[in-house]
Amino acid sequence: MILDAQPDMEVVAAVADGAEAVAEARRLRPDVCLLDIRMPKLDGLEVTRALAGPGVENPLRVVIVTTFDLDEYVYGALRSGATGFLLKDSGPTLLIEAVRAAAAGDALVSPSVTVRLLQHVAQPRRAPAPMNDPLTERELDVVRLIARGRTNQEVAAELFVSLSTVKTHLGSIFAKLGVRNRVEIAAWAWESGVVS
Amino acid sequence: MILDAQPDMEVVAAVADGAEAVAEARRLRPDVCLLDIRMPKLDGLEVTRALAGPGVENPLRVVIVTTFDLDEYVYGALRSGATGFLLKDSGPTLLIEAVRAAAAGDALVSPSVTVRLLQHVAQPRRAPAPMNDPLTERELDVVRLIARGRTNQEVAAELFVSLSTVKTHLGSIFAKLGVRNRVEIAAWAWESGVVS
DNA sequence: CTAGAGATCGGCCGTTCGGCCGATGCGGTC
DNA sequence: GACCGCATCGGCCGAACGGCCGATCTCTAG
Repeated sequence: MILDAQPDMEVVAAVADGAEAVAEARRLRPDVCLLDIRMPKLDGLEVTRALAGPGVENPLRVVIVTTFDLDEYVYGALRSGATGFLLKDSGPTLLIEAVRAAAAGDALVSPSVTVRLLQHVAQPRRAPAPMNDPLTERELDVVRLIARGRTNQEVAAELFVSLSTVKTHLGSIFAKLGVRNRVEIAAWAWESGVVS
Repeated sequence: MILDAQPDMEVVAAVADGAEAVAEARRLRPDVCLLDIRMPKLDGLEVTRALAGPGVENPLRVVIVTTFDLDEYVYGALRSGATGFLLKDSGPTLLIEAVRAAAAGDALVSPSVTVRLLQHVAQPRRAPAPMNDPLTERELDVVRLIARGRTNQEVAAELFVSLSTVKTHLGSIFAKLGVRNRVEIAAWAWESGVVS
C-alpha cells in the first residue's frame, strides 16, 4: 500500500515464499524486488543469489526487508548481491527511498545497520588484544608482510635482511601481541587495521 | 528551512566557516551538526575531527553534506568520525532522515555513496583467483577456524574429525582459492568477510 | 544402478615454522 | 664510559605444515 501510493511506483506482484519469488521475478523482471529473509522454501539470501548473485547475467535490484538485525544476515545479504538492507522499523519514508535508490542502481541501508558497517570500513587502529608494549616500526613491516601470506624467506628477501632476522622479529611480535603463530598475527593485523 | 519545518527539529545556529562551526558547536552542543566539506578557514573534515574524531571526550553527531562525491572525501569523513554522509542532490527526505538517524546514534549515507561502500565491504575481489569453484560448507568451517589462528590439530578437535581430514580439506581450499599457505587463507577470509 | 561429489580417514616425506641459545653493532640516555 | 633498546645475524632442533598417494562411506542425480 505504501509503495503503490507513490506516483512513480507500482507493485506488480506479491508472493508467499521464496520459490514463488524467484519464479515471478524472472517472469515479470521488476525494477526492484523486496525480499524478507525468513521465508518458506527458499530464504531471502538464496533468492537474492538466484536473482542478483555473482554470475547472474541480468541481475535484478534486490532490497532486503527484515526484522532481524543480525550481522550475519547483513553481510550475507550484501555478499549475495542485495542493493539495500532495511529493518522493518525503518518507517515508510526510508522504504520508499530505498526502492527509489535501488531502481537507480544505488543502495540504501538502514541507519542502525550502516553505523556498524562504517565501523568496519573506517575503524581507526585499536588493538583487540591489550597491548602494553607497542611494536617497533620494523616489526610492523614484518607484520604487514606476514599478514599478506608471505613466508619468512619471502619477508627476508623483501626487507633485504636474513632469515634469522625475520625470525627474531617474529619472536618479539609473538611476545608483544601474546599470540602463538603467524596466522594470529595476521588476524590481529586485519582487526586492528594495520592491513586492509 | 527544511529542517526547521520538522516538528521534532530546531536549527539552533548557522555559521559561515569551519572555525565558527567548531566554536558554536562547542558552545551550543547541538544533537546533530551538518557540515559542508569545502569551507573557509577549516574544512569539514578537520571540523569533524575536532568535534567527533577519535579521542574526543563527548563527541557530537556530525553529518557531512556536500556536492563532491569523491571516495577520498567519503572515507576521510567516516574515518574522521562522521555519522552520516549526504550528497546535496539527495532531496529533503533523506536530509531529514539523516538528521533523525544521527540524533539516534545511527548513520545514513547517500545511496549512491553506499553502493560503493558495499563493494568494499562485501565484494570478495581476488584478481588471481576469482573463485570459479565455491567452497563447501565444511571447507568454510575450516577456513573460519584457520583464519582465527587455530592449528590443524585444534581445528580437528573443534570439528570432531581427524587431523588427516583437516589436511585434506586444506588441500582443497588451497586449490580452490589459488593460495599457497594458511595465512593467505586467513587474508582471503578477512577480505571476503567470511570472518569479521 | 551407476556415476559423481563430498566428507572421512591413513601414511610418507620434505619444507617451514617457532623456540632457544648466543653474538655483534648502533644510537640514544644517565 | 656504562647501560639499554633496537636491528642485525648464526646454529640447533622438535613440531607443525603442506604435497602426494590411496582408501571407504554416504548422498544425490541421471
